[in-house]
Amino acid sequence: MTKRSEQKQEARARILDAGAAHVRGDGLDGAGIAAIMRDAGLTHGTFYAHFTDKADLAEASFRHALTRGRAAWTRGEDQSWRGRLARLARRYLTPKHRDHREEGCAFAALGADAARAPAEFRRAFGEELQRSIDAVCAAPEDGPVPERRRDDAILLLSLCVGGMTLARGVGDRALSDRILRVCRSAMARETGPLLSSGGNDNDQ
Amino acid sequence: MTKRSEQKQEARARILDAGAAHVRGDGLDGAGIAAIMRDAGLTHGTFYAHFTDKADLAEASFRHALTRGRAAWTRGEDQSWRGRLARLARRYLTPKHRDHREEGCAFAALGADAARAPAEFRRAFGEELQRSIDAVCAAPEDGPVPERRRDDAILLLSLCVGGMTLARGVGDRALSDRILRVCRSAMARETGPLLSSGGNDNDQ
DNA sequence: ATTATCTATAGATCTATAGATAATGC
DNA sequence: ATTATCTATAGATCTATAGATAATGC
Repeated sequence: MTKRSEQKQEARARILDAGAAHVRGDGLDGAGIAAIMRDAGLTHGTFYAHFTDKADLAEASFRHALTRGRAAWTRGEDQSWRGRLARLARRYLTPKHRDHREEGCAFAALGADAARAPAEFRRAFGEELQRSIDAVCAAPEDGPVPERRRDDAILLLSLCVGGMTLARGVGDRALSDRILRVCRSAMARETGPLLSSGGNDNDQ
Repeated sequence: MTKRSEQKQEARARILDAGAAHVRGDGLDGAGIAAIMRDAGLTHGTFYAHFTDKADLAEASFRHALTRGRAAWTRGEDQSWRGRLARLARRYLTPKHRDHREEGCAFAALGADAARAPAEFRRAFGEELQRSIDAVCAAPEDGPVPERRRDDAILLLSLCVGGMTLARGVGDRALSDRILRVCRSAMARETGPLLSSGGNDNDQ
C-alpha cells in the first residue's frame, strides 16, 4: 500500500526468489542465509525482519518454487488431462531440467531432505504434492476427478521424481542420459493406453 | 593379521556400520563425525587414523550400505530375473522400508544429496547404481543380459526410488501409504507381461 | 619401538540478536 | 516517530590437527 510496505514486500519477493533457487540448488541445510540475502541484494541481518527463522524461509521458498513451477506448467494450449500429461512427459525428464535443479522441480531437488526435515516442513511437502497431483489431474473445465486418475498421477509423478533423482546423482553422463531416456519413453507409453484407468476415464 | 591390525580393522568395520546408518539417516551433511565415532565406540579424534577425511567416509559408507543391501536382497530361493523382480516389488515400497531409512536403500536416502555432492561421490553413485541394475538383471546362471532388460531394471528402480522419496517426504500418513500402494501395484503389474521386454526375454 | 586410541583445541562456518542508521510518513 | 535496513558480534556446531597415553610386538 504505502511506499514503505511496497518496498518491504518487494524485498521479501526477492528473498523468496533467491531462497527458492538456493534451497533447490544447495539443499535445506546447504542453503545459507548470508548467500540468499546477498543474492536478494540485502544484508545478512535484515533477514529476520522478513522471516522468523531459517525454517520459515525454507518452507516459504519450497512453496514458492512449486507454485511458480505449476503456474509455468499449467499454462499452455491444451488444458485437458491428457494434454497436461503429455506436457509432463515431454518436459520433465530432460537433460535441461536435470542440469538446472535450482530452477526445476522442488520435489526432486529436496526429496531426500524432506524426509529428514521437521514435521512442519513435511506437512508443506504433502500439501504441495497434493496440489501438484490435482494439477496433473484436473483441467479446470473437467468434472470431478476419479480416484483412479489420481492414482495414475501419483504413479507418473513418482516415476518422474525417481528418474530425475537417479539421473542427477549419477556422475556418468551416458548412464544419466539413459535413465532419462528410459523413463521418458515409459512416460510416453503410460500416457497412452496403458494406464490402469486407460488414460481416458473422462471420455466414456 | 596381527592382533593389532585385526583390532584396527574391526574398529574400521564398526565405523563403517555406524557411518552407513548415519549417512542414510541424517544425510551427507547431517551425519557428524563425532556421533558416528560415538556409535562406533571410539572417540572423535581417532577417526583420522581410519579415513582421510569426511568425504572419504561418506563414499565408503555409501558403498558399504549398498553392498550390504544387495547381499541381503540377492539372497533367497528364486535367483531368476523374475524372482528378483518379484522380490523387489514385494519388499521395496513398504511402510517398514519407508520408516527405517537408516537401514534401507541408499539411493533413496541420498538421492538429492548426491546431486550436490562432489564428482568423486557421484562417480561412486553411478558405479553402485550400475551394480544394482546388474544385480536386478543378472541371475548368475543366466546368459548375457539383453539391453532391453537393463532398461526395464532402470525403469523399475526409478519408480522405486521416486515412490519411496515422495512417500518419505510427505507428512500425511494416508497420502504416504497411498503413494506406496499405487507404486507397488504398478510394480506388480510391470513385473508381469507389461514391460517393454515382455518380462521374459530370456525364456523364448 | 611402534601404533591404535584419546584429550584438547584451533579454525571455519552459520544462525540469530542487539544496537545503529537512514529514509518515509504523520 | 516509525520502520526498513545495516553493522557487528555472540553462541553454537563441526571438521581437522597436534600432542599425549597405553597396549602390542620385536
